[in-house]
Amino acid sequence: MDRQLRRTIRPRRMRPLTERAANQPHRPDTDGKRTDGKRLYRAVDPGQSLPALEEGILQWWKKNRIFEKSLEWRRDAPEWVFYEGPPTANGRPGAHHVLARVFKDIYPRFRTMRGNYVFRKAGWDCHGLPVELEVERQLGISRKEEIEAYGVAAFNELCKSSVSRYVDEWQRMTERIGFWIDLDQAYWTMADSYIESVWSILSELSKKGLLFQDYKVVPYCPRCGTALSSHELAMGYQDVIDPSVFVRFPLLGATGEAERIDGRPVSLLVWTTTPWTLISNVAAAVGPKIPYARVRLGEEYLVVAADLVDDVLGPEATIEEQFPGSDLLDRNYRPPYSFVEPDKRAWFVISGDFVSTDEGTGIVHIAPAFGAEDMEVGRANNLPLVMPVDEECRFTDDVTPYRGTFVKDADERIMRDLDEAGILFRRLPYEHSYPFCWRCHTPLIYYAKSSWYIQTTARRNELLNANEEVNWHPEHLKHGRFGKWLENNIDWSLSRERYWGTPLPVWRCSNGHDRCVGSRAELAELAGRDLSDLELHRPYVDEVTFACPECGAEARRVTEVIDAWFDSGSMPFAQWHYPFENQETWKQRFPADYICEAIDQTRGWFYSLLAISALMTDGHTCYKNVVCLGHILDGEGRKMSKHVGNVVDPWSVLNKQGADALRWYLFAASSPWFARRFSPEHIDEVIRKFILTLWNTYSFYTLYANIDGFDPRAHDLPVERRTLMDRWILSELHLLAKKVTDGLEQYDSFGPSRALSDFVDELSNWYVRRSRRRFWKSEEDTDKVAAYLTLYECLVTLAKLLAPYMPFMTEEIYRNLVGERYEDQPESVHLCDWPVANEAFMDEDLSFRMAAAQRVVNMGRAARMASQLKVRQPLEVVMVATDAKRRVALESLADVVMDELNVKRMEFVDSPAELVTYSVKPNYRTLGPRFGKSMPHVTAAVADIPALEAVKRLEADLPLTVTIDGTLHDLSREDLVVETQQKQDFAVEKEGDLVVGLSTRLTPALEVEGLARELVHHVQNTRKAAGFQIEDRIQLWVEGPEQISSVLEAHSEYVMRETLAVELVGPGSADRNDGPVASPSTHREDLKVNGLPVSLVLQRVA
RNA sequence: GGGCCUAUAGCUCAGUUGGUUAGAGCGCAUCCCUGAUAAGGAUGAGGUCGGUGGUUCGACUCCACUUAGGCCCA
Repeated sequence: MDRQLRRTIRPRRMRPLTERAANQPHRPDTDGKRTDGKRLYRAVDPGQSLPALEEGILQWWKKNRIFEKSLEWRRDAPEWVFYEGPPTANGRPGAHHVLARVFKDIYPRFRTMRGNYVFRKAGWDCHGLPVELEVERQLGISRKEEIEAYGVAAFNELCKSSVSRYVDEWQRMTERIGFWIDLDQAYWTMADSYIESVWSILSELSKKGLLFQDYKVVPYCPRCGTALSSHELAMGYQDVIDPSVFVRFPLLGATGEAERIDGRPVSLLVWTTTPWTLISNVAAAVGPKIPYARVRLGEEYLVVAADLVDDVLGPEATIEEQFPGSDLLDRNYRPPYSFVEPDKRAWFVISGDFVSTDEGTGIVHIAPAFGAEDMEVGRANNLPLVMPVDEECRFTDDVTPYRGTFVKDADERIMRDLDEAGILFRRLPYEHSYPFCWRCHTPLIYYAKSSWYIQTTARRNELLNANEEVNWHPEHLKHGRFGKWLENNIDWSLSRERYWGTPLPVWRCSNGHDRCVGSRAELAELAGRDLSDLELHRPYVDEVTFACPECGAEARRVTEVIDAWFDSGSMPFAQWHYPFENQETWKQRFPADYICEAIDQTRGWFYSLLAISALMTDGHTCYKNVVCLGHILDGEGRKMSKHVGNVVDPWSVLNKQGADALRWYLFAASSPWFARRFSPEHIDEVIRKFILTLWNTYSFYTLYANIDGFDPRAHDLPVERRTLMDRWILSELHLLAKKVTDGLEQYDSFGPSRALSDFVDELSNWYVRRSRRRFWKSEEDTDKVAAYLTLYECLVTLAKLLAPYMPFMTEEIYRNLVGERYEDQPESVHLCDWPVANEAFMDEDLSFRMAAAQRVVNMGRAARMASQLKVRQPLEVVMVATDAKRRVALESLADVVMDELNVKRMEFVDSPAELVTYSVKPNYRTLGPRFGKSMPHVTAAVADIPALEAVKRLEADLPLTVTIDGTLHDLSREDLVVETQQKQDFAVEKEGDLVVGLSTRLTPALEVEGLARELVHHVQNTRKAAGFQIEDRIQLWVEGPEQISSVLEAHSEYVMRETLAVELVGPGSADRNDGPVASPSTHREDLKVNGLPVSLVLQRVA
């Protein structure tokens, strides 16, 4: 080889893959034209950046109004109704918000393709304390007086703009993840029309007698100055350690003097975890049937529940007498405090059903103003309400020593004072979960307040009935968490003493006549003036007054606004401004077929929606199906929250990995109702394992179809005329379509996703890999057409089946393969009818056959592996021992099996024994102790048993009988060790009843053929290294020793065909005048082929 | 204290009405293949299926109890 040539063939390095433009722009509208006029597919870049592709699709959707078209397309189709649960746009959206939003997307997309009209109206939740808090922070204030000083009108204006602050960001996220929802027609719960609908609902409920005002003990946030609803309460429990105290209530005798027995005082022992409420004590409750004991401890008597004597008073206490709680009823005692003079009889023992002996002393301190049960028994026993606490939960001036102190902060001093007064028996720290304000984390105080309620308890059966109409996913919620919640339903605490919310539309006159106003028109009529420009917020509605229709006194609106959950729960009505407008629309779109939120909405939106619709419709649901998602946790399994700072910014994923990957992960990673961990690594995995596999398969098709100028429309090849492999993958495709359809119809995204990823794997790593040669051969025959058509059909159907999951990539695949090519086909995959699974294509027998072939191939590979024989080395025969059914299966796919295993023949044998020999040896561990010195005889006897026969008996679990020293002995399975040896010249794998043996003997002919393959392999690598195109023809020169010459003599045609060589020149040619001419298109490689020195020279043919 | 859910390989998770030898991916180790190649394949190590007891011919699966974690309620 001359030196000049050597210089020219310095191998050109491929550009490292990492240098490929990761953000290469995507140009979906570039069309390729072949010179012969046939239309090409757009070239598919195997290194395509997914986010860039998605951005391109987004623009195309927008430009071509695809979402709008998908709605127009189904305008007259049966409706499938979706309700959007309005997000509170009061903060940045996190990755966990994406979860709910993609689940809100997938089923509407699916239903649209299936043939439904799915109108999707977005919504935003605008009212509520969180918004006020944000504005308070902004203004640097924290008290209601400060808000009033600032001015309610101005304050609410700030609230209004605060709501819209994050809406843009939410909209951007919503669009980017491909959530198709009509953002332009979104409902806003702060809109006057929305508020008016809520008013009309409240007015309806009021007419049904379900709206009432009452004093109730409510969880109250002293900082926010308002009561919390039960669902808000649920959000703020924390485990805390509070002081708990045991306090003496000395019993009084008939004369009012302290009772003494034997000169010793007698006291009730009372336990509480809220020492500050002792100031408001008015009674002590006992269980009338619970046994109590008078116990002597030192120089006093104490009364506690008999069961608790030991726990509370310890072993030194001696029980003096026992009696039922009823004996204590009506006894007077001396209270710990008497700052407030009660207006009714107080400080005596009453009966309480709720008294238990689980903890405490069995005697319960009663302060009606500060406990729900206390309030109840207080009413029942006509107890006074002692309430020495103001709106900020500070003691009033009545309580001289502690006045102005926040009640919980007074605990310590109260306990000290009690101790000094000799009333405190003991104090202990007590760990329990205590509610805190879910927004400001102030400990809540149970506090008697006047508050407005909806009497849901009166309609509990309607709620339960409505729940029966709902399909819950997962199902257990229906009668589990949600059903149980309904059964234990309590009245809906509706009012909030705040500013930014739907004003409670109740006007009250000085004589206490109430009027619940149900519309703007009604209010205008009452007020006798035009109110069409009135904003239905505070302070404007507060300024409207009218003469009470009953008594003529001036009626003013009560000051409260309502729970924001009532707003969002009213959306089935209020989003349409029903009943003032859109009555038909409302009727048509009630109830919803589908809603979806995360589990935290059980007591939130799921409840408020159901409660309002059940009350409004006498017991019917407004949603038929609900998907309830689990929480997203961080990589360590902790809940994502702003406080921990472990919230994943969705944009970090969307910009780097893309929306399809994120969506696929959320749909396919595990059951959506389980909490699951989330980290970017998980997304990378689905990209590698699933998304890129699909992309590569698609890229493979376009690459070869473009080389061949293949047009699926130019061919019509019925399935019966295609190969077994084609019929198999088509069968799998239709089975897949059925599985996906059935799954999505049942709101299961997860099951179908597994089937989809299994299919993509089979398509890529079996069908395409097995069929590669068919695409790549030069003649265009039926076989090749069948392969193209089959792969094309698989890709197009797959794009449709995956469209609801991964709307972007499927759009790209569909557009390139179909949408951009054929005028008569929909332009977008999302405008395609859902694929119908055709039973005629499904062939379970074919699935069985292919599975059998795949199994034999895997076992054959394992056998090769074990005997260190490369797959490139052809072998003579694969022997298979199996049953008749599998034998037929394998015979029909013999070519596949033989090709995969690179063998010349496949043969079948009747018995595994023809492939393996057995030997049976005694197990010394078990037989040794049994036979002792006779073991050599045992060994001899075992050796005499025909091994095959022994194995058959042992496998049937029958004992072997041997004669040892003249006596018969049974040997069990454990007594013998069975070993198998593969027959000489065979590598054998055994799995159950299937045995596969590969002949391992190499003939000279096989060795030469192996070498030929090896040579081809190296030529291919050289082609690739030289940067030749797949279809480039070459001239090939080979230099090497004798063996190479004989390879080229025997297999030149094969080598040329495989390497696309138009000319092959063997060893010695380089010195002759037909040797290669140095040029830029010439490449040389010096290497070892099976240890032989070989030089290759390749030259591209123009 | 009550309700619901979860517990399977080092990690993330499957496991259909109880039925041969409990699977996959990632990671690790060894190797193979490669003109679809940021791939692909094979093999191996790694499991008392949280624990105990029960029902059954047979239990990861059903039942009871129990432990741990999560969520919700009080």
